[in-house]
Amino acid sequence: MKLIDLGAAPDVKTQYEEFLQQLCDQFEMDHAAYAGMNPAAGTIHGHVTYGDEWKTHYEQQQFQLIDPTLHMSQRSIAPVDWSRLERSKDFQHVFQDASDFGIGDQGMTVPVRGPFGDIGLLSVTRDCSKDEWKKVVGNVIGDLQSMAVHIHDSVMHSDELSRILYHPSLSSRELEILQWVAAGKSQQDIGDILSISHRTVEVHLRSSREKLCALTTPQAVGRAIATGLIYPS
Amino acid sequence: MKLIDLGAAPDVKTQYEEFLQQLCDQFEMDHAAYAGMNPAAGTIHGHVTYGDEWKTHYEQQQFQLIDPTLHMSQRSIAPVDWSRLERSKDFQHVFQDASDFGIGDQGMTVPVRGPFGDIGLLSVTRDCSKDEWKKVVGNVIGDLQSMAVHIHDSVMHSDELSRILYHPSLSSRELEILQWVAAGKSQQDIGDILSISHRTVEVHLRSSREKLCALTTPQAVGRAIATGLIYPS
DNA sequence: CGATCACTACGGGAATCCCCGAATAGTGCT
DNA sequence: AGCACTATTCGGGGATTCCCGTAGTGATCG
Repeated sequence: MKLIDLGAAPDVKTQYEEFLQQLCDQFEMDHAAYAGMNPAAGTIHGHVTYGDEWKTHYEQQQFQLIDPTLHMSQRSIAPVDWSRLERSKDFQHVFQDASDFGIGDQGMTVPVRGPFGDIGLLSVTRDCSKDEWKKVVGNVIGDLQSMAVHIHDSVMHSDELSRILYHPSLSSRELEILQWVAAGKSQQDIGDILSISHRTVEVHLRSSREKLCALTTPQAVGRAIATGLIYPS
Repeated sequence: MKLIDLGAAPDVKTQYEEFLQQLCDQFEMDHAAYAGMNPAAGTIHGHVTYGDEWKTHYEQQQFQLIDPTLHMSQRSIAPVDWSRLERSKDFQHVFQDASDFGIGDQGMTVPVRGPFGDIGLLSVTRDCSKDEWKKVVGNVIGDLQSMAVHIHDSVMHSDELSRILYHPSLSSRELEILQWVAAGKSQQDIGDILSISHRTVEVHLRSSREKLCALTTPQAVGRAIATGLIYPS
């Protein structure tokens, strides 16, 4: 299995899409799509082999907000076969439109996560019967997993600089206290743990809120976790 | 962190270790090991095919604190080949001892992450030459990736708290209110927005906290964002 | 059909958090 | 040295959140 060095590509965007196209050819898929979310930098990388019509329609309809394949795979560890998705209203909406644009309904999404809360989703589709799909997928599931990891690794490393630059600089004390807050401790508890006044704890918390541009502590914790500054517990 | 002793459930323990053993046989490896950490549930799961001598020595020496294979792969997206690890003092220490216990120095660790900050590390080793190792790994890297995902998925879903967190059932009102809280609104604000009493808002929040096993609202928001129930804003 | 449970809704009062002001110590720049 | 800036520490008091009790509605079940 050959892997293209995605980082060394002169035209990165084209290179990614060529990579996805080769992936389709190799694994007998109609289309492939990658969506990478980096909450730290507030960026989303998207690369697809779909036609421009579907891309435009998808964007105009804001399907990324309701797309069940994205929702479900964001919460899953294992790959998500689209046939197992709940037949919700959103599902009908997106898949009906996709079908109108000639996109087959057999597909799956492989989620990959990095250490900073970043998520990569590699989706592949093929227009065929259920039995044929099962057979094809069974043969390439492992390679797909590797491909997903490889793409996400590349994208995240190419975006590493922006991530670092975007990171707010919370002091060690602020991070320490925010981590305890996320762990469910009260300000008094934290003061006892760190052997300082609960008033001081509150000052650090206020400072953290300001740096994260958050109005409340829950919002600050949410942002800190989304950006990988602290870990959920 | 509580250490879950899967030995308490003989069938489960046997199941996982048998699985790892089969994995070794199938992929021509000497040993396989899985370590899974769920910071949310505060639990660690471990399964290995190593002999009892090495297991005991590893635990007594507290190698999990300095093991470079764990350290490096916790920060990586892609699999980490042990040959690329920095030759630090800790590396010498652990690998010298491992060698004394008859464990080959060719190996790699595949990291897998879930949406809740949980990490699974699947390591495999084989006593052979570098060239032979490269050849073997090249053939099975994709399948190893799938195996790692499969094990981590199984383990995380078998853990009670993890199961609760992975399959939360917040009511629509609870989600709605939690989303507003994550957006930095106060209970009074939310009450005004939804045209209900701020007391009622608090009840839904309390209910959300209970369902997410969170002690405080910031913790609940952190978990909800980490699980993708709501979105950071 | 009665019992039970989940969801939604409200209020009183205690506990906690948050805004204000204030002080000290370290760091970097002029 | 003087100045500006940040990190860290603390207390008072108002604002907010949290715990307890109560209650109506609808769904499920024996």
